[in-house]
Amino acid sequence: VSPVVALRPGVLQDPAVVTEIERRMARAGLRWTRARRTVLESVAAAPAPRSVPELQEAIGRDVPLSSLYRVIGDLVAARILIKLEFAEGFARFELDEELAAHHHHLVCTRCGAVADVELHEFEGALTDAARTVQRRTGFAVSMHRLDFFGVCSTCARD
Amino acid sequence: VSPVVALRPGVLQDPAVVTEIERRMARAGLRWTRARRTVLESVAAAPAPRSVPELQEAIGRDVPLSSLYRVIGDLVAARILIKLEFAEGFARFELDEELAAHHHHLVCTRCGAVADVELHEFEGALTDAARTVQRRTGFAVSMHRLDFFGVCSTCARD
DNA sequence: ATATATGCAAAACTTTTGCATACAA
DNA sequence: TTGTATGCAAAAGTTTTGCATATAT
Repeated sequence: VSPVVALRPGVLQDPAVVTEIERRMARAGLRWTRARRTVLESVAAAPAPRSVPELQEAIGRDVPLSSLYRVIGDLVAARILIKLEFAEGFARFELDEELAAHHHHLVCTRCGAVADVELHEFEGALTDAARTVQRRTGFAVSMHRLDFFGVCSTCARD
Repeated sequence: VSPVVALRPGVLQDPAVVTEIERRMARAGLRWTRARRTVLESVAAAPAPRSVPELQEAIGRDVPLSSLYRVIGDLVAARILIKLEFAEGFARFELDEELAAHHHHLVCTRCGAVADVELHEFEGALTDAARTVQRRTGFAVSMHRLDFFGVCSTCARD
């Protein structure tokens, strides 16, 4: 899929975001290392959730696989990254929504690519839905995820 | 999570559903075997998506692991089951939405349980959102998924 | 100086596959 | 009867972990 909507291209240039990341690192007792900075920059630069092999490819052998997994795990635990799965058999990772922007995913069932979209005009309805769930079932909703599946424009052309 | 909403408890008792399943089996060139019937009944009886270990547990050693995976794979390919992942590191499976009913998921971040909910009153908004995506990005949406994350009522009690 | 992070190698877990046999149509 | 499905064993892919060394604070 072509990156339909690139979300906050330079989040890591935004001092407020960097400050909040540092706050979360500190709260989790994590040190600010080269490997963590590299991984974070790589995830933040991507227009859509990244898989471990994709990050490995982007980063190079600087960060070996096991360290990559460990770094990612730490960043997820610190609530800086979020782990996603799209029934591909492996996980993808993106910046936590409070650090980036709330958005949804377009998953192409033909080529497997994942892109991001923002749908501001529907967030109200989604919030209402969450409240309804909570009232009706007692389940305390803290966040939601809306993904669309279909065929991306690139695949449709062929 | 307590099964918040049990969807069509006896789908496999509904002759129309059974007929449609048989149609899809035939279309995919699949034979009606004991293993497939067993797996299908087990998935259909569950109030929420099931993992392979859960199915193994429910079914017993009648169907060995490799066959279980193969049966599930065949049923997914025949569009009778759908494969889902909730960032748990493994897949879950449920009846295809055309065979059951369109619904959404409640994922407890405390205990990991998954429950189903129907939200009829919001389907219109979701359909509108899908149309908006399509118009704005060229991505041809064929289905959507809405999951809620939070704490189930059981976990909240403790 | 000291506790945390990394790198390497080995392992764990989920899922897939090759091949001989059993079974559905 | 004939091709498909199953069972077993082995393998592949993804992710985790033990332990010695390197590094951030």
